[in-house]
Amino acid sequence: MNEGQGGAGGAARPKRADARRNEESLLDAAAALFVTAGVEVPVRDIAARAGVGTGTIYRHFPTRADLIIAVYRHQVEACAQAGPALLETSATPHAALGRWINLFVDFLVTKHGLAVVLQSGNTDFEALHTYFLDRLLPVCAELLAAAVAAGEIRSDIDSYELMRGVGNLCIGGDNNPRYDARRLVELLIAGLRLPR
Amino acid sequence: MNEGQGGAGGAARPKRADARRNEESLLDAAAALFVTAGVEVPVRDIAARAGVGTGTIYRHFPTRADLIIAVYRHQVEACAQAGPALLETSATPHAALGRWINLFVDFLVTKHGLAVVLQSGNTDFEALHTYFLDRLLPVCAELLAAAVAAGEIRSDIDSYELMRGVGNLCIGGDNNPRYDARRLVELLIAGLRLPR
DNA sequence: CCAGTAAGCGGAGTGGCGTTCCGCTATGAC
DNA sequence: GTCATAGCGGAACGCCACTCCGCTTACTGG
Repeated sequence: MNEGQGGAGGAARPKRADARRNEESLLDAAAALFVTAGVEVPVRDIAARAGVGTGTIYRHFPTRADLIIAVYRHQVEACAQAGPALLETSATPHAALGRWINLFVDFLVTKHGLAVVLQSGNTDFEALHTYFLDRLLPVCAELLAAAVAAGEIRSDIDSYELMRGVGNLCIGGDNNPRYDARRLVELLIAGLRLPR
Repeated sequence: MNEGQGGAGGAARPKRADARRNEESLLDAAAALFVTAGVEVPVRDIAARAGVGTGTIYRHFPTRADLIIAVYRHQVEACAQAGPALLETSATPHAALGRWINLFVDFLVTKHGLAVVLQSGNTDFEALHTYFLDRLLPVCAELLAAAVAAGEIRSDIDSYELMRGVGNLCIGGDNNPRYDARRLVELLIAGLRLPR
């Protein structure tokens, strides 16, 4: 991880100091604006707040997806790592699944507009979609498999489908007192339980 | 229904023949393009296919929401009217609810991009959102209430929340063999059932 | 400390899209 | 046939993402 100088082949030079500084500024600016104006805030605004030109933002983050990934990487990573831990510390696999999904939902609903952009099938954000899937799908699959193995839930549900469904339910949850994504996700997870 | 000449007050003149013709063409063009290119197809394209200028489209349908509503009004109406009928012909209220939700889901998933636009909290589409809610929420509420009264489902779920949840689950269901909105909605509805 | 070099910068420019506006045209009344 | 006007079309404008290239600035070797 953290190539820094480009590990493969060993050739590449370290990045120039101003370049590193700008990248940092851009991440800070983006993080701040994502909170107040949502992840679809105009590129110009991000560049302006970071005190750089619009060209610079594209050099560091070719697509908006790249920028979003960079901003949220730590949190996604943390969520992914929480999976196995929850499986060990929870009473049952189904409980662990529920708690892990809650983490994911908490993350999504607090990121203004992220859920929309993550799910729309929008090709511009394919990289974002892929990143989330690569990182979180295996974790979800593991929890799901454990719950199935324990005989707690039905076995005909796919982890991809579940993640997409949960993501979708998180859309539009901010600033709407009448819509509580958490409650609906709970319902969905409850629906997984084997009928008896 | 069908004002035609503007019933209230009785004053207004009938619309000119070319205006009626253009409105018709626009509806046809929009309906066709919505299928192939989604409901967010560029306004210019719709105008072009209808053989009119872009100004004309705005005169007949001031916002995109108005156009979408006009295109799908019949189908939404039919869905709304199916509610009470299902309640009578189904074995239980919960079954009726499930079948009605299925109708709604079938409608949404076959309309490329409609679910996205319906839910995003996007202010441009407020009229669309409102229309769907006005028309379908009472129906949903009735079915929900009947199922609660019959003691089949939990009573802490709001019809608004349910409709939004179902709508959200329908996002991105087209052209994706790995994501079946119907199955997830089924799960959600199953989650409504009282545990026992 | 001083060139020389190229990595990196910025913002003007391009193109797509929604939306408005207004001079012109076709319609329907008389 | 004439006229008032509802209605038309598309040029024009503003907003935004994204590209491109002349200029600036950080690092390198002497």
